[in-house]
Amino acid sequence: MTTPRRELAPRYDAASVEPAIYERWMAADAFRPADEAPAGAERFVVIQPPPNVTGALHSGHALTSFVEDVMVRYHRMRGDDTLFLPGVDHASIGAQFVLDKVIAEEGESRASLGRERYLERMWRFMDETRPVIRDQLRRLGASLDWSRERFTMDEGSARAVRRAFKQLWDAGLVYRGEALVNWCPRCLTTISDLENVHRDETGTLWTIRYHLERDDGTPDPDAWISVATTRPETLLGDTAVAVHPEDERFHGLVGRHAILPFLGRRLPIIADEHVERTFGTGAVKITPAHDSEDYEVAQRHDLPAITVLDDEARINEQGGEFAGLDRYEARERALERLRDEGDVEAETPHRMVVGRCERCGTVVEPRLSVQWFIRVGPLAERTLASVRKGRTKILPAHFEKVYAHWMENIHDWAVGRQLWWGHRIPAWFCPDGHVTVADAADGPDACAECGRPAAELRQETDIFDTWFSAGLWPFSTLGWPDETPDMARFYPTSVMETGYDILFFWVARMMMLGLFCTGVEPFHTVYLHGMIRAEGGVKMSKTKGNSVDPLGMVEEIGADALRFALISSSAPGSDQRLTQAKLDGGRNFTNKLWNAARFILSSRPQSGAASGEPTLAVRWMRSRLAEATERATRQLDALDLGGYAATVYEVAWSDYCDWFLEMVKIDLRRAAAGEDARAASWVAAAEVLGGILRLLHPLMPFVTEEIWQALGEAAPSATEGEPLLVRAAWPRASPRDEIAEASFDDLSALVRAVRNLRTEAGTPAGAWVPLVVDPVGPEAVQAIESGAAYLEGLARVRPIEIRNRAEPAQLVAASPLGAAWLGVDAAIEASAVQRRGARLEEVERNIERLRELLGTPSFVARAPVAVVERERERLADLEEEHRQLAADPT
RNA sequence: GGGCGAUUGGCUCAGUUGGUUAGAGCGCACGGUUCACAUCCGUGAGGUCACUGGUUCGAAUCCAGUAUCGCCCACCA
Repeated sequence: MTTPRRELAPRYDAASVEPAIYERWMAADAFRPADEAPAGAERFVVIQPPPNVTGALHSGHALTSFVEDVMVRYHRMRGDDTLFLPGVDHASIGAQFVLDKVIAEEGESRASLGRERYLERMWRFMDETRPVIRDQLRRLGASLDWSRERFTMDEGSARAVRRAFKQLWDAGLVYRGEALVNWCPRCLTTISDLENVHRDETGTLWTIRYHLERDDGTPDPDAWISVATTRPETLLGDTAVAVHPEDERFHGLVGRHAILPFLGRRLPIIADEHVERTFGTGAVKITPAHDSEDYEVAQRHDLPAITVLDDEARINEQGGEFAGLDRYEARERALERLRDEGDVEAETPHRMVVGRCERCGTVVEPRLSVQWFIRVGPLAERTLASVRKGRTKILPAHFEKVYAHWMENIHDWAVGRQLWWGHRIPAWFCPDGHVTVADAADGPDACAECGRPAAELRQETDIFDTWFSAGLWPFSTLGWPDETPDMARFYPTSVMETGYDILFFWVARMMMLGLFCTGVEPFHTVYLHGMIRAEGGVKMSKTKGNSVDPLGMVEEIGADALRFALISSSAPGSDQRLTQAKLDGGRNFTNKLWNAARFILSSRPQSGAASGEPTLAVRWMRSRLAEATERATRQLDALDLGGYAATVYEVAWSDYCDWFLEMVKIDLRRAAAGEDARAASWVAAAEVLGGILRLLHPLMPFVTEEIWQALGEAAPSATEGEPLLVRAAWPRASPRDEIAEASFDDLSALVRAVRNLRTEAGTPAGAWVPLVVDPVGPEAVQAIESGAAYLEGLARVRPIEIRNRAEPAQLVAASPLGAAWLGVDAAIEASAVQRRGARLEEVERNIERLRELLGTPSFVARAPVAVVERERERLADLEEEHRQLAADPT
């Protein structure tokens, strides 16, 4: 044996070590699946949810990539045919929002650049931001196959988009029609219902008089119908006034007309069920072009819809004297005029729901326009069946209900966006109004209906909603629509991991489009992680300044520490608070591991053939490792990552460091054992460390890899000659050693009892004190004798005397091996005696309770035998403890 | 207006298909220069599991209701 060449630095330096390790993994091509799937291997495929190309990663992204990476690394170690595919999303509206701000600083704007130059600028911007994200993901440790990196705006995605749309068109699931859509007057585009976020706000409810029409067609100054509205400016687009059919207050009015202020339009007074009699005045102004509810009323009553607002929400030429005014200016102006006329009856503060653009916060304007729609009904039904039949599982399961409810009430999807950055809709109009949808890269040859040549066709200028290309992500990334080898080998994928906040935005669309395009569910499991909140439970946001920058944390405490902090307190679907204490916990654990490894590497015996019977410490530790392996495996298979983190934390810190290493130190110093035995203990300790590193690797890849390499040089058997941990095999659980565990449990209980006594007696921590144990039986004598060295070292007692208690001992503690007391003449502290008395009382209470329970016929008769048996044993143990504590020593 | 989730020691959270003595980390108290680690070690205090009722031999766990908080969905102008 030789001394290890590599020594671990006194302190783990994440910032300098981690990038180098990632490089090593990349150099070894460790994240790329083998050219061919290993025979008989299971498949595990995760397509990374593509972060927005323009954004920096936040803690949500960090959590996503950690959760995925833990799963992926585990399956890779299992030998599964594993793929973890990276990519970014072009985020059309989001990217334009960001770029607009960037170019504004350069004195430019969308208008000043024009579509073509704007898009060029966008591509350049992408080139700047993409490497940032790539680098950040590497710093987080995400083991992505970079050779397969994709982008939702690359040519592969473009082809998939065209093909998918063409297929939907051919299947009759695409239509173009006029409808009221959500319009953002600032972003100048349609947005989806989901991007229109509703909030309670306090506005004003105005009651306004519409004068009734007299026989001569003029407004009657003395007769009116009062309507309540929160948006007076929209009255310019009114085409009716509605009341409830059974509202007798208005009986004489239905069928008559009111005269619209300012414009003098005749408004029929109609009866419609949707009017709430108790709200406002019971009469509603109907503005079909600017209110979705009114639009439906208009449909029922065949009323015209008059658009009075332009793209930027200014009053258009339909607005008479108000034309050109912003909607809010127009509101004020109209109200002023109405007040002058005495036609504003009331204005009261009013709680109402306001829809705002998720991106920019502008109040969304319902707007009548011609749009592309996807008929999602049939698609939604199929995905409902998938989830109901369990072909796709959603974690946590209660989101399946949420998903189903949404799917059952889904509206057709307006997929067109009036933006520039994105996939242009592959539809062409011919001068005769025919529409041709084509999936060829260079468009159709001719009009599909009349055969006019391509040169006469004009392509739609609208682009697709970002979520359309994102909806194709699980298979467009694998080569669809071509039948590529990757498509055959990796599709359908395994787990789709993302935040529950985009269940509808994204997951639902992947499900619908995946089933439609490929005929199968794109993944078998949807794992929804929760949101990360700041210390007080509030949402993290940059503006509040309470967000944790994951890359900053990585720089400070290392990716592993951050991974541990986030994963250990994550459960699917539930939010977590990221606190400094958790981050410290992660850092401390990394440090602990590092130091345990340093100890192993520095404590190697210089000689010895490593042979002989394993010591109790070794046997026990191996058994603990076996148990942890079995449990961690089960937890990872069940996607219980928090549980897995707890398991490995406990075995590494509590079992390995706190108990095992302390015992191994004793083994390594025990001269009597001989050199070979000492060497054997050390090798065993190194091997167990190797096992722990394997278990920990998916969670903390960097620090474990770094230790692994040093460990491999010092103890090849610990790494089985595998130079890279990332490639090592996931451990198989060996059988437990029940005997060793039981012996250890007895011994450690005695150690604890003695430590307890020492503290109570106020024995100086470093002092060696005599111990006397009154054994419970011959086996106990045996156990104490064989464990004497451990007992001495762990409890710092010497000498140890085993004999029956002959004299009164106040400072006595019970243990499975027998009553123990310290041979100290030191004054017995009153508190210690009190403590023992309290324990004694507790024991007596429990004995009484158990006797009663076991004396209850219904319990003995109806409870399972095992439960009854366990209670009997528990009672016996308590009785023994009672005997030890209370025994009269005469 | 519907729906969902949460409520466990000071804080953050675990708690497997109900099994009797509810765990962990942090914090706290006390003691520690034991040759891996003070980013550490040892010992300890601290909880009638939000409330009420029910089912059961047995409930933090299952059922019903109540309260508080949070989230999602929804067309009362």
